[in-house]
Amino acid sequence: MSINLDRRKKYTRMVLKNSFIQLLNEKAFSSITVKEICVLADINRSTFYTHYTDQFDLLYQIEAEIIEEMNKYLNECNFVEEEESIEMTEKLLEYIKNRKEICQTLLHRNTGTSFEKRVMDIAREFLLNKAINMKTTEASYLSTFIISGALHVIKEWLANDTKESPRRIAEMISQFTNKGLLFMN
Amino acid sequence: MSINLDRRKKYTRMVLKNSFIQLLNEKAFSSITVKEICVLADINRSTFYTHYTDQFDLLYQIEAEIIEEMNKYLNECNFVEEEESIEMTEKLLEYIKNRKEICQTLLHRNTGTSFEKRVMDIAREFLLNKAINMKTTEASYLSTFIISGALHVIKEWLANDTKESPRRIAEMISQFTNKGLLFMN
DNA sequence: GACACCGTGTTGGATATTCAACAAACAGTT
DNA sequence: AACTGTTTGTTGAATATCCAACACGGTGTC
Repeated sequence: MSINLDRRKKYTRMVLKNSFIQLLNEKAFSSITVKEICVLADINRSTFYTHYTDQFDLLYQIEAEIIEEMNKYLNECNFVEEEESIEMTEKLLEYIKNRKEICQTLLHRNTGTSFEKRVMDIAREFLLNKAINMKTTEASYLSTFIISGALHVIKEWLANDTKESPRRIAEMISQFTNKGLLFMN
Repeated sequence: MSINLDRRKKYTRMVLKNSFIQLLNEKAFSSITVKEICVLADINRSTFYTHYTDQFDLLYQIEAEIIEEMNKYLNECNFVEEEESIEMTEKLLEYIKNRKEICQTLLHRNTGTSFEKRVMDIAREFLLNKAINMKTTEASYLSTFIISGALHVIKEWLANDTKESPRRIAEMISQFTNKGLLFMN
């Protein structure tokens, strides 16, 4: 998205995205029509097609934007040491909290969305990259185990309206990671 | 405002009006520039001039719309008897409550705004027309006394975020009108 | 199968808005 | 008075969006 985008285009995309997200909160993706997106957004349907191919395209672009933003946000940190893992987790959670509505919507969808996978990839890259040697099969499964667990913790956190602080959740995830059930003792 | 107004025009006018009202809440009318209205509204300045002549025109149109809506709202009631005064007052207060933000802004301005006078005219017409014989000088002063008092009650009510119900305020105004200080006994 | 309705993808012309630029007026500073 | 910065009112060309319409496909009803 160019920095010099005409403000009309910006507005149009914004309202189409927001309307689509609102509808996603109310009904299944497969039952959402281009027409109702445009009615809700108060945008002419032909204009929709100058920006997006269809609902899949719209969804994909929304997801891509969030992923790009997330990456950017996380790349703004210059962490150096291994104990930075908890800080990175916190940072990721801050981002998610800031965009909690769209993140909840996208992570909550009941299809095998690529968004969930993309978030897991980011988490894997930023949170575990320096903590686990990825060269063994076990390590690969372990990282999947950990990231999947973390993701579902995040989903629950979102469902609880991000009541706990990002730091608190980051600490919990870190301890679950390091101690597993030993954490309960 | 035609029923078939192009949606782009509708949007443009809406954001210009809302931005102007927001600025009115923050600073004096005389210090508000066309430029900052447009910046806040994210609308090109030349577009402002296709809709409005200047800030005065914008203000005037906003006021005219509110007055027209108010009249319409009040004309939807078919009251028949003299005791309907209290119902009309309530109705007017309902309208004001529904549009409390803009009403408070416009009534709160520290210039001799025509809006205040126009609201007083409406109040005079709907609330007192059947209750006071307007043919004497004293009656004219009396109605001015009553309407002015009522209007300042309304302003105070708005400043208290319309905490009391329109009915409660309507009853109070009615009793102040009918009994003056006897109400305190 | 015929019909009605709905959403879709597309088209062409009209319209509203954008943008950059200009000249002028205004206000503040030296 | 000269200079600087800001806002204003305006202009013309480009652009984005609007609107109505069309043909088509899909669905449901009789």
